[in-house]
Amino acid sequence: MTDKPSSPARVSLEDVALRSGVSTATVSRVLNGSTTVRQSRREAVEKACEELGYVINRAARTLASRRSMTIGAVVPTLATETFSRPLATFQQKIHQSGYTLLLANSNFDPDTELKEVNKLVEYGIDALMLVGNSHHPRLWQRINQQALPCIQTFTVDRHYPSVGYDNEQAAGELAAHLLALGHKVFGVIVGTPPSNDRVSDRITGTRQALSAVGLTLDDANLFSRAFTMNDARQAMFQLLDGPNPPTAVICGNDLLAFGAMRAASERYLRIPNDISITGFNDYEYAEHLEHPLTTMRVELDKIGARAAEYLLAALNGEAIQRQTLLKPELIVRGSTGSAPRPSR
Amino acid sequence: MTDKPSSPARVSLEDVALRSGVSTATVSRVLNGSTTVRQSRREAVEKACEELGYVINRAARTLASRRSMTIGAVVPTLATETFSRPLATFQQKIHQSGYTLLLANSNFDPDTELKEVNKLVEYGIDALMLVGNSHHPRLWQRINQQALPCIQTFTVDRHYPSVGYDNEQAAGELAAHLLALGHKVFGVIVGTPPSNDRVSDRITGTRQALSAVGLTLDDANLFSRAFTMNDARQAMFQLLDGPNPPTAVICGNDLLAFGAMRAASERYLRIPNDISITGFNDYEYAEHLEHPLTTMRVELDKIGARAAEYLLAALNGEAIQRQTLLKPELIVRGSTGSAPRPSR
DNA sequence: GTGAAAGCGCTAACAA
DNA sequence: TTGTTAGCGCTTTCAC
Repeated sequence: MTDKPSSPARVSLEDVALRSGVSTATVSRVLNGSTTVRQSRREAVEKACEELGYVINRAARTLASRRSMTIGAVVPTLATETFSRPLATFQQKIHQSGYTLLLANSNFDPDTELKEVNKLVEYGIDALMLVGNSHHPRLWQRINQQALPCIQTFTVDRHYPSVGYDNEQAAGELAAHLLALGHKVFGVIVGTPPSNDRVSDRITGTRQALSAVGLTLDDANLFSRAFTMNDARQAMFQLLDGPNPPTAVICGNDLLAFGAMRAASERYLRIPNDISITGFNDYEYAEHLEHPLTTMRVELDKIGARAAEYLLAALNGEAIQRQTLLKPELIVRGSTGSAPRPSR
Repeated sequence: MTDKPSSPARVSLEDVALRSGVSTATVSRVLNGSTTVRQSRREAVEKACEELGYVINRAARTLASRRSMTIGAVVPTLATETFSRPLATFQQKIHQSGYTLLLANSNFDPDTELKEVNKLVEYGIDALMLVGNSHHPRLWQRINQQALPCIQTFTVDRHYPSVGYDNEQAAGELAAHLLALGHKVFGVIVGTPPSNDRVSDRITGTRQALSAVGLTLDDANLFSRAFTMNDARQAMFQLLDGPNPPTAVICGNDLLAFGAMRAASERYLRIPNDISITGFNDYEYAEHLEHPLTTMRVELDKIGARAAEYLLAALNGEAIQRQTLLKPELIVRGSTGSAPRPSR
């Protein structure tokens, strides 16, 4: 309809130069903290910036300098501590080195992940953080084409830089704990498609531990689309109503375990007398639940810190170890106990 | 040390033009979905893009078009559903209109908030979402200087666009519920400095409800720096050990209420017989806690949706209502009950 | 130390 | 329908 109410033409670097009586080159030098500018001029420039309310235009800077000073990260979701916590650390670390975080979600979908990475590349990110090692086939192609420093988190990968732990081994430890308690029938509730590398590794680890003692995991006892607490609760009901109700249920994270425990309680099952349930990650509330949760403690902050460390080193051309292996710790609490007598 | 291993000069729009035998203008038209390009040329351009692995340079586009197609948001933290949930909706909505979210955290600090907003402006955001209405004095100055469409969330504000609810009234309702149950001594555990507008409104609301019946809130019973579950737990211990132990404790959100309940249980207090505890927001797990939580349900998704709606309309120059008032709903569950007899 | 000037890769008149 | 061309606001040689 009408014209914008005289939006006062945005202040540019040239305006600052004019006002402070120096060249644009000198203003640029001051802005970038060059030490070769005479004190008096520096102050004049700073004064002019202040008076004019100057805000640098990063698009122009990025275009001219061919560095954006941003780092991209694509995580499945922020709706869980699993990713929000390491990301907070990551963000803080890169911030200290003057970088800004550009964040995107994949929703556990490789196609979406690829799209988001492409977008981040469009924005000119200088480096990239990913989760897991199972991506769209064209993802690494793009990253390599752009010669983009990149690290994968929550995984170990022989080919590409990574920081994480061995999901297979972690799952094995958890299964071993339950097997030692005499459990024979297992259930699994996880929150990502089995195509997901971390989850499939965990399932493999569980299966291996079982088969080592002559047991198997019934496919009917494997639920893999539970994201919320309530999803897990419903999955648990299905397990309990299924053909082969388990006495031990392994959940993908502590929130899912919380939901599973609720379902068990609603069915008047006693924890851990009638049923044992395990989580993963050791969220803050895990020890405070009605039935304190047996879980694997993962150093979430360290994942974020190490990822940042690696990328910053890579950006500076410093040599740094490409793979970092963390070791989760089994925390045994009240949600697991001896298998019930095979009464009925 | 050594040169970068021949990073293959980034493919530019000009490369695409050369390869497909058209001008850069035509390539740009194709990229921007102009309908005035002959089909054959369009296809040639698309083919060339594909073959060359072309990725647009958004810095250049932003500089030339003077629109970044990004929208900024500054929230206190992502570590709580309170902000991560509306943000997810917000993100989704603006995405549908072709905008990208640029996200920043303020950590509840106005200075940090101002810094982050400045940075977002540097990135050339086309619009901005904020939380609350108590900001650094220079914040609105900057926003207005840039003529930036902006909306405040979780608050109602007569002067600026906003979407939220009346914190004072919500707190009043909660207090009224507890007063009706006969409680006389109150405690408050919140997670933001009292300088915070939402929190101070809530405290005001609580105090008003109390004074209306001749009661007061003991300053010693007000804790305002509890962010994590454990913080709330410690705060609760202090309340219980303090000079004026409350029979009703009002918590800033459901997580804090969870922590407070734990502390009460650890002191062998029965909920709600010995002590009543309330939350805020009605997180998914609130009804599933050992003591199902009495809380205020807030339409978190709607906050994000409406914020997006407003900004998109503003960007299109459409007229749209500037203020939106939501109405939280009191959800009464098992964590609150009649005040204990004044026995001891 | 400082300035002049040539781009960075794209969009948007304007002309054809 | 398409091409030419002049910037967008900054950084960065290269002289001085």
